[in-house]
Amino acid sequence: MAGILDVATAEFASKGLSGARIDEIAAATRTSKRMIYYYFDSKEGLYLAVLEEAYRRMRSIEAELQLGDLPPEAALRRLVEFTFDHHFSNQDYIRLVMSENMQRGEYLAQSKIIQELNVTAIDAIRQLYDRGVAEGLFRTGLDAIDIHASISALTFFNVSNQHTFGLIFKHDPAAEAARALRRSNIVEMIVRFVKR
Amino acid sequence: MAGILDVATAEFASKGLSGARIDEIAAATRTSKRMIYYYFDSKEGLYLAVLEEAYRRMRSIEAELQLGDLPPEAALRRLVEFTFDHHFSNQDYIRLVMSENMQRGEYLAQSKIIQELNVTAIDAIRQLYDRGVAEGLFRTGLDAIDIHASISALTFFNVSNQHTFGLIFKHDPAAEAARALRRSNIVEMIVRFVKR
DNA sequence: TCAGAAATGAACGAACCAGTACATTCGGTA
DNA sequence: TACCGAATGTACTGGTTCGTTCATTTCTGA
Repeated sequence: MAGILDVATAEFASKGLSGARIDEIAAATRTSKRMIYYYFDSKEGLYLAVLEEAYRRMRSIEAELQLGDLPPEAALRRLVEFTFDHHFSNQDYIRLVMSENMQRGEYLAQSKIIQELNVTAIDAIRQLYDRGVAEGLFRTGLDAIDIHASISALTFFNVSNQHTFGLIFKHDPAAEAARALRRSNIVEMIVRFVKR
Repeated sequence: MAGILDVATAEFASKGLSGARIDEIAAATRTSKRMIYYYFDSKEGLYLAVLEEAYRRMRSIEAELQLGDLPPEAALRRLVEFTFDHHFSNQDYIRLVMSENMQRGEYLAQSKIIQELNVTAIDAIRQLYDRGVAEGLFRTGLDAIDIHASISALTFFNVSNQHTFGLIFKHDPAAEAARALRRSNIVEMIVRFVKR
């Protein structure tokens, strides 16, 4: 059953909800289509399970960051770098989120998980930001949600729009260098926005 | 035939390539499915035509900006504001680009139009940036492509990920205010990144 | 050991959907 | 008018795809 979820994750991430084929998922599993319906009832049910699992995984990884141990600016840099790297190495997750936005979020609306995830991420930023303000390093009046939105936007887009943006980063050294540059520019942009 | 393209644009933007239904497009047109195949050969042909038309429209609107008439910082602000507003009021275009990224850009790869569009946008930024550097306002060593990437990312994401980000901006006054704030923060972020 | 529940396999059905066959009409041109 | 290609309508087809049916096996706990 975990096997089904893994295969389905890859399939839905690759082709979206309407593009995915239950028969193909079944064929790639050690079990049969019958089992998919036995456990998940419907294509939508499977899609929702995949989505929730992806979010759950994301949250648990994100929780590993120990930002409280670092001074504010270093913590902010670490958060952005982590997010950039994480999005890059979890493109299935990115594509699932893209797909869900194409569905106008109707499936995620059925579960409470996203809100929780966003709240967690935003709380981490808020604490870090408040510390920075208290130390006189960061300017006042900023909103943690807004900072989170900017970090997400810059790092997410880098993966999500790679094809239409001509940024197809293969794994050759040149592309690797370009990505490293983009990464440090994004960090710089966020830090400059927050510092006074 | 222009009618077919309009209807198809809405349908593909709404449901993506695999989610769209030729029969539904035909039903919403004054003509018939037979005509769609007569003019566009296949579902993919129609999708490609829709995509190219959307990009063409985008480029022609973008060309209207007369950034050369403004001092560098004002020009940069205007460019970002324009992009933000344009993306917000052309959500079909955003969704088509999202859809195309889900297809890994395989259809846009067949036409030269995107590259041209990106080149145009990047040239505008380069000119503006060079002027700013010459005047001692902007710091040196930045890449126009990178600035373009940041502007696109921040403005695109705001629309593309509205559903999973909980930023569903209905047209009530509160959401309107939040959007205005987000807009000015994005402008601020770009400007701070570029200025010395 | 045995009853009932959980899990599974193979094949099928019914709807759906891209694309087509065939027949017909329209519009311009010689 | 006679002709020809462009344009159009209707009905169909062949393949696909979600979901189900029915029969069977495997597990679990008393």
